[in-house]
Amino acid sequence: MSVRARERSAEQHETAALAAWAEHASTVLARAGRRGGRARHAVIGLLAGQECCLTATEIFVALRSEGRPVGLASVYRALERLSELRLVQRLEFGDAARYEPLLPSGEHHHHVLCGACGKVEPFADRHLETALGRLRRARGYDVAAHDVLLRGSCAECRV
Amino acid sequence: MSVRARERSAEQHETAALAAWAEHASTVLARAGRRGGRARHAVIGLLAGQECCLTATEIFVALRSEGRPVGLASVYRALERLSELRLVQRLEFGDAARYEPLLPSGEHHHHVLCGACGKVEPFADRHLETALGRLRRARGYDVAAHDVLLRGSCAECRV
DNA sequence: GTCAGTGCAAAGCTTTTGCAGCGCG
DNA sequence: CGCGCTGCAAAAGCTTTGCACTGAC
Repeated sequence: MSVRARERSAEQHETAALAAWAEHASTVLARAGRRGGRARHAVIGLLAGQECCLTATEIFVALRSEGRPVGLASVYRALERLSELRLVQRLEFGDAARYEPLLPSGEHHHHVLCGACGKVEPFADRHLETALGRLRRARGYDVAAHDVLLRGSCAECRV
Repeated sequence: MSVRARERSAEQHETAALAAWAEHASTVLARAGRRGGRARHAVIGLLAGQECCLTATEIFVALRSEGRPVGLASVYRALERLSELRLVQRLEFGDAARYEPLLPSGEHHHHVLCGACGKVEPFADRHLETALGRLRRARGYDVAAHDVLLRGSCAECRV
């Protein structure tokens, strides 16, 4: 299998996982006694089509431009509910918080941020996960999650 | 050497490094054509006595209660200047940004955050640094720095 | 019918900026 | 004695909250 084919396969796997996530999210919400709602449904739909994290404003603008008239406050409220139920991961870097689907499989990635253009991209690394896995009891804490952010300059900005 | 003695030794090493950092900071600032100023001097003095990161407001309150009448805006401006010259590290988690001295030796630590009480503590791990060191070219980026945050519950909150 | 969800507007926070005066070099 | 530094107050984001209304179950 070529590198390109392997990447394509990984992308398809990702897409399928996200579709499953949207369904999973609806189920968990219903089980938590939450009613369906236009805005929250729209947010879930948008996140399920997204490779990486988005800010609340980006979500708001994207939905508006798709012709879904949601309020910014509703986007924040939807993201808050989804975070509470561990359906989305809230990331804090830069000026605004970013949100992305949290897959029930535990499968996850971390992020690289370009200091010049502000672009954020995902990456995954097995060795890093192994090292993080050994830190479950660091400092006497019960470690439930970890965030890693690499800062640098992307290929385009470096030219 | 006992574990306790080794910890004490590490603390002394840390304290010495921070005293050296304060001096280093003054030198770098002077070399950059910056004049001395009451507020910035106070911020440097406070950070040099600090084990881990503080928010701008925490620094502001601490200095005021020490009888050093600084303005909050000056604290932010001092931290901005120090960040620009890579003398302090700005960390973004929780609601407010946190700042801590950036040692010229490159020696550094990461953080564990207790989701229940909001406490932040430093930790260092050799295996983690090794794994991060291998990611200097991740995704085609020139990686200049990395932040790691572990989230969990501390020993006291877990009881 | 009840009560969660929604949109808008207003409020709350952290952080930045404008401005006049101070004081370091 | 110029210009960087400072404090205060005002402004500028991002995020949350109050409120009346809508609509899902």
